[in-house]
Amino acid sequence: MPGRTPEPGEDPREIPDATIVRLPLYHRALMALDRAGESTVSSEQLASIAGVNAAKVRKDLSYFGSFGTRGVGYDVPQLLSEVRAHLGIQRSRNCIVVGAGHLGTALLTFAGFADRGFSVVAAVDVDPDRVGSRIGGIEVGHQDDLDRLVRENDVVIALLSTPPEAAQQVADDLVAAGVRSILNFAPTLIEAPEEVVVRNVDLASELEILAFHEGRRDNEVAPAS
Amino acid sequence: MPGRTPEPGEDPREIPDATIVRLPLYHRALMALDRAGESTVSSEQLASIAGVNAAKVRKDLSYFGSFGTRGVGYDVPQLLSEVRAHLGIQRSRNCIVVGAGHLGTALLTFAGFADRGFSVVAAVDVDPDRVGSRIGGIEVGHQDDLDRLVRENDVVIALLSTPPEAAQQVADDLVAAGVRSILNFAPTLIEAPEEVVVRNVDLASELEILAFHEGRRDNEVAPAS
DNA sequence: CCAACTTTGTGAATTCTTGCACGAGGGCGG
DNA sequence: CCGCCCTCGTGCAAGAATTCACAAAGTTGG
Repeated sequence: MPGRTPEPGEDPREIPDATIVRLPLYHRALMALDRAGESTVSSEQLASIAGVNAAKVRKDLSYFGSFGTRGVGYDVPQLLSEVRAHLGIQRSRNCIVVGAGHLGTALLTFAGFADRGFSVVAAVDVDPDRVGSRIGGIEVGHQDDLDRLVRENDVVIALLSTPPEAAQQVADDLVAAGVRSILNFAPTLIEAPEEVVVRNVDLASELEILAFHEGRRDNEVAPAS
Repeated sequence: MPGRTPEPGEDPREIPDATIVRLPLYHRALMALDRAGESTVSSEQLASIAGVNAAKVRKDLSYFGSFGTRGVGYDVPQLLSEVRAHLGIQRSRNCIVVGAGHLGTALLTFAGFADRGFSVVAAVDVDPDRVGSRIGGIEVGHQDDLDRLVRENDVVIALLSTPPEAAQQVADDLVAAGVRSILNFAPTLIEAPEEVVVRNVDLASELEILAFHEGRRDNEVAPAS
């Protein structure tokens, strides 16, 4: 979906999109194993922790070389570091939260980002009641300071949690400020230049997908008259 | 991923997974068109609003029959109703929020669910400070009342926003109470019987996927020593 | 040092998804 | 009423992703 440029000789080993979305699962699983003091893990174990199957794990990991030892499995710290390297999170990446409503607040106070290689360093909003307040240790700036905050803090990723009406304008501002990746929580399509990667998280859409499966169980789908 | 039972003659028209995840996009787009008073829409227009291509739109919609008129396009209200029917949200579905932290609060106050066919009717937490408070018009109950709240309110979908350590236990309780779909925000795998559909939204994972693409631009990936 | 055992890495087969390209059908202007 | 034009619906081919299944490679116990 994020139109990869299909350069002919781009990289020795081209990692498929489907694999990329699974890397975070492996990352999570490996962190848990490492914390538990496990020094090696087999593809079978890793698969069961990540919730996928073993063949897929091996194929996925094979895209960045051979790191397993046959008969034993993978070295946990080494594989962890390898996965981190490929995810580009060896050093932490700075993020900004745009829109400090309830969702923005949740994002600002979410404890789980630091471990995973992200650091929320700034936030902005337009509401005067929110601007100036501190949420999760971050002072909420005004929307107008977005450009400055992005540049001063070396922000590369934005978490966009504004109402949908404001999303496109905010996205444009973010791109102009130099942000290169946007995680969009607003339930609307946002346009951005090709080199900016946008991912969408639409909570209502997720629920609808669940509802689809519910519907399948309830009954035969009753088509609209 | 939610292992569809591959029954031989299960249903007249089997809708592919890839299509299912796009239905919510069409739903969103059609609601916008309907609100704007558009009475018809072509696959081309719909595609551009939803952010996909026209051929895909036509193929996707064709899975539930022929509703377009050649030369004109699709009738917006009719198609909207058709999409709703297939998504199983003709009548609203009741949801419970489990874990009323910042994220749970965001979910409880999120305005966008009602339109899309969902109604959050209950919430629970374990923290005595939160139990009894009202958030977004819902009174937060105690975790121990989960079973009762689910049954009394005819809840079929749960939004799981507890810390990861508690997630599996909560999921078990939800399943025991009769919940059939879980949207899991906790960054951990949760196990559930096959007939219960679980979808995962891991915010850190989403960021990691963005970081992957960042990394690709920064430089050549530097493999771990 | 050898044999038995374990687990990786990967070709090949299969299944799923996408996208093209075009025929079929329906509206609309003349 | 006829012919042109537009857009759907879909067969087919190309491309991805998944899964299988097995040889290769390393470990461990005797």
